[in-house]
Amino acid sequence: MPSAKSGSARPSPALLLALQQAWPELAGHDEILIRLASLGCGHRARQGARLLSNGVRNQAGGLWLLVRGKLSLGRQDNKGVWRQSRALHGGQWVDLVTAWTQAPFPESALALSPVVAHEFPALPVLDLCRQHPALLATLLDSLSRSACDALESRQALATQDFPSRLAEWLLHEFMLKGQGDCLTLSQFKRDLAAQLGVTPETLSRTLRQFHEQGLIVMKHSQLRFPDPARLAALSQRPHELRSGL
Amino acid sequence: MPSAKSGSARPSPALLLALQQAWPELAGHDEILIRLASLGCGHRARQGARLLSNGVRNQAGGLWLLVRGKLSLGRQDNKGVWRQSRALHGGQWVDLVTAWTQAPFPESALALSPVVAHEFPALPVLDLCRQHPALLATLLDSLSRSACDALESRQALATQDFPSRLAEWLLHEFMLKGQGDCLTLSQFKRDLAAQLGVTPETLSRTLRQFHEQGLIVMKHSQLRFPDPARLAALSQRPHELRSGL
DNA sequence: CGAGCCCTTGAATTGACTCAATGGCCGTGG
DNA sequence: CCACGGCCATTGAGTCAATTCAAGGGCTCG
Repeated sequence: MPSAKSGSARPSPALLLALQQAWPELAGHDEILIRLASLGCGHRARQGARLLSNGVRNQAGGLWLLVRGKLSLGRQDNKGVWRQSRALHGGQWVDLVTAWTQAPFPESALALSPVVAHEFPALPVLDLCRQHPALLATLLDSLSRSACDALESRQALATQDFPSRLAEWLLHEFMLKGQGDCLTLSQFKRDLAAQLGVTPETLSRTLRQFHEQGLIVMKHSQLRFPDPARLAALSQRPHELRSGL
Repeated sequence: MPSAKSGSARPSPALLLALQQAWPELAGHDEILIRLASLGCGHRARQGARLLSNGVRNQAGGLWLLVRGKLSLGRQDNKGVWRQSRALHGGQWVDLVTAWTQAPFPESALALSPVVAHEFPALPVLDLCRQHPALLATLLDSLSRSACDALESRQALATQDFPSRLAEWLLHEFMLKGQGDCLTLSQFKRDLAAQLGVTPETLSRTLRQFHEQGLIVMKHSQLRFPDPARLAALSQRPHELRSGL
């Protein structure tokens, strides 16, 4: 039950900042961002609260932007256990999708910390899009990207074994967030495992295998990649177990 | 290597029909459809040809509509075997996504029959969207829907066992295409299995289990559902094997 | 009639899971 | 300062769902 604040004439700097982070493509277009930020209303939620509920149609849903705090996207499985599919922090879109379609959003959002989110109503955003092609292009880009990501990860889940998927994820994450030759995991391994669709035990064992084969060097949540090429090969080809090498 | 025909002033009836099927939401708006249909160009491809290749960026890609023929969407796994993720027929969108983003389309399209497709270039479509809110709304709806579908199926793959997924798929398909109390499978079971992320053997065995438990009646590719409620329960809860019931 | 394809069935294998126990890290409070 | 509890991560042993491999049934078409 998040509380709502009505929209104000002068948008908050925090909201503007979050928008800039979420849509860096609109860097030059401050006017669009400011007009966007004056739409809709903010929501606050306590730690542990639900922002969206999968399946439930919140009528007249809009675009949800996470302004501050941490969110876990996922759903409860049939035993009631929370299964995270990814984690979000401030400056990322929570949901660009429910605004445009009747289809129920397939995931829920759980607040991992006190959270400030902003909801942009669909129709005014649509109007703004018609006036500003750059905004429309950015929106389409974001939507398409999320569709691609979901397809990609669905495909990977269906056809690749876990070592391959993990290798791929590690390299991808390293490209995005790596510092020098070192990658620091920003979440619990438990959550990473859920994201990749396995149990924490399996993740742990597979990381150890990689370590034993000299593919990674692991110290707590710090990872190094001495041999990215071999890791990349592994993400293509299924993982034949060559423990003695 | 599909051959291209340049766009003509008078759009072909087949193209218009396909557009109407793909976007039934635009039923009343013949003007939009006609203007849309006058954009872009048609492509023909022989059976066995590739229309899109995953990963490869076809520069300036547009929106691809399947006008006539059958397409298999999927990709080759690491052994070179084709793994279909879904099948398309005339009047369905092949790709609404690559036009808007740099992200590579995660799947390829393989022609299962001689195929006629139409490519709508991104920029003119964008212009048309700005003039016609209904078109924009429809486009956003389709994009959002495909993102939702992909997320949903990714989630199902990660968390539900196969009997649950199959039960859910059967019921869903029955809602969409069922005639009376009977559903006719429109594709090879082999392909259905691939779509659901299992081998044909597993699909066959699971269908037999359902049959033995009185959940379905199966005669070749004709299915009947004597007890939809129990099937629905199964799609929620994991499948405890009660063979003698 | 035989070849080819799709589907089914069985037996053996395996990748990932569950369950249970242990090890490390940290904050709290005696 | 150390003892304790709590939480996350790791490890091992046993289990199970789904796969692979191999063989056969049924259908269609030349």
